[in-house]
Amino acid sequence: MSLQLQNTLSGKKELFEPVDPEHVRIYACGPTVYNYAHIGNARMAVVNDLLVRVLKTQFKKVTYVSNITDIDDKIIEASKETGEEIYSITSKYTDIYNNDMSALGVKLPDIQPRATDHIKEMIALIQKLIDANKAYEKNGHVLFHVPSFENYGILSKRNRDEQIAGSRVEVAPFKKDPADFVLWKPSPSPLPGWNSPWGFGRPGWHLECSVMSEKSLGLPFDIHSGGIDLVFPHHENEIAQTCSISKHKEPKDFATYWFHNGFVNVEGEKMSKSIGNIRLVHELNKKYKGEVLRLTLLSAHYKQPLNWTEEIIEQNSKMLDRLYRVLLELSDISVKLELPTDSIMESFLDDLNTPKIIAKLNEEANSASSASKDRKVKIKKNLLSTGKILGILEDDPENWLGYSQKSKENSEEIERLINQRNEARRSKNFNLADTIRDTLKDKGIEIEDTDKGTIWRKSR
RNA sequence: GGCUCGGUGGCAGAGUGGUUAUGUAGGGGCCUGCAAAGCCUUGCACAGCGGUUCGAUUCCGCUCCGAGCCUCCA
Repeated sequence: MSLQLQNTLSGKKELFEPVDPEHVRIYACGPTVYNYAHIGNARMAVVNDLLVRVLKTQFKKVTYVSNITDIDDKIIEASKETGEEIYSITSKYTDIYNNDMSALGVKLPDIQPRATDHIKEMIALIQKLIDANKAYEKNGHVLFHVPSFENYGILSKRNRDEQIAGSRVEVAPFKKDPADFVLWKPSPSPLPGWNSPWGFGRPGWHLECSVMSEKSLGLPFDIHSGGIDLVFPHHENEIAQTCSISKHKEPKDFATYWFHNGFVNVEGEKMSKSIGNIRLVHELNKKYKGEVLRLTLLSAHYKQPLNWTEEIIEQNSKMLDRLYRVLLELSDISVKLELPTDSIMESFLDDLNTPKIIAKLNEEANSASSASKDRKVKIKKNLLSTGKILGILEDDPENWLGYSQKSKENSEEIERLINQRNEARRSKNFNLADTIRDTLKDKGIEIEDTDKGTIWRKSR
């Protein structure tokens, strides 16, 4: 049983064999920090977090690097709009990003490099590209000359002759070839910039990931990942930069596996500013528990598009509640966590088939109530160990379901009403009893008559 | 125009050359004074048309529909 991953490079599911079996290395292209992260950013973060967790079940040492891009035209624009200093914007949104992802159970990467800490290395790479005749300077810009790299298009499977040049973006007049992309561009005052052999300026997009991945992991490393939209042009251009000056001519000499997650749509439409349907994690976190959002993000296979709707959040929320109820039922059973059963591990290792894992989790849960003691131990172990990799079921079931709110709520008042209701029930005054139930319900308190007496929980 | 990926029950979503995916919602029932939770039970789902096959939702072809990308994007 070993890990298989869909490799964008080959378009096929491949057996995962690390370059160094003692040390798995993975780089995920992280966010540009100029705004709150949206649910699409979160999907990438959660999927890669899951991938790292799964890798850790198979390999002793895993190093996960995910960068912060903190110099970019979008940041400059945000600064112009708000009047806020660039550095203040980037440090603020870096923190917000990390906090918001943390709420989704995403662990910090082992290394989180920042672009602005690597300007020197970027300049050095540009110089090497110029020296190798792969890039040229024009009007204060340095451009990568795409026709000079024969493998261009190999990842995105694009034949340049068949594409419509500049179909969506105007071609700058100083480009030798319409596909040439910027490595360095001038930064007229007061824009942020650095001194370079080509004048005061700033790096183009793509460069930071070439530099930081090599610096933090060495080449070749195992997995280079990101959202599906990064395949072209971002990853293609990274490959061009990295693979045209070293002995690493092929993308697999840069990273062996190229791993991409699908898009998130919102209520059937593409998320976009113009439609105004961007779902920010920061806002979602206020409304839903992190595990609910995380499970919803994992409810479809990572490669598939995910249609983000209120309805699926609700469905996943109910599913989690039920799983927690099963755990509550099993709360007097103590277990020692191990890896999930082979059947579940197989699904993890089969290109992270999370929907199938979730189905198996539910099947386990289904058999809980009528199971023998031994079986219950196994069920609980399996639920918790699977949850641990998925990043769910890590809360205390009582707390999750709202039973242990005594210190936070006005419990004396609640207890008084419950006693009053029980009095009414004893005297068969069911009208009064039901009125009290409704009163409590209005306060968000659900009461349940059990054989151990009446208990209550906060229902929202 | 080019490239890529899809179309599965009300919704979400795996999977398979012949057997119940799973969840959620709905129907019926048990339990309950009423609830909640739980339990039992239930639904002619595989876009269309051809082909291969003893047999196709699964393989092949075509058609229709949808999504993404073609230098802003996760």
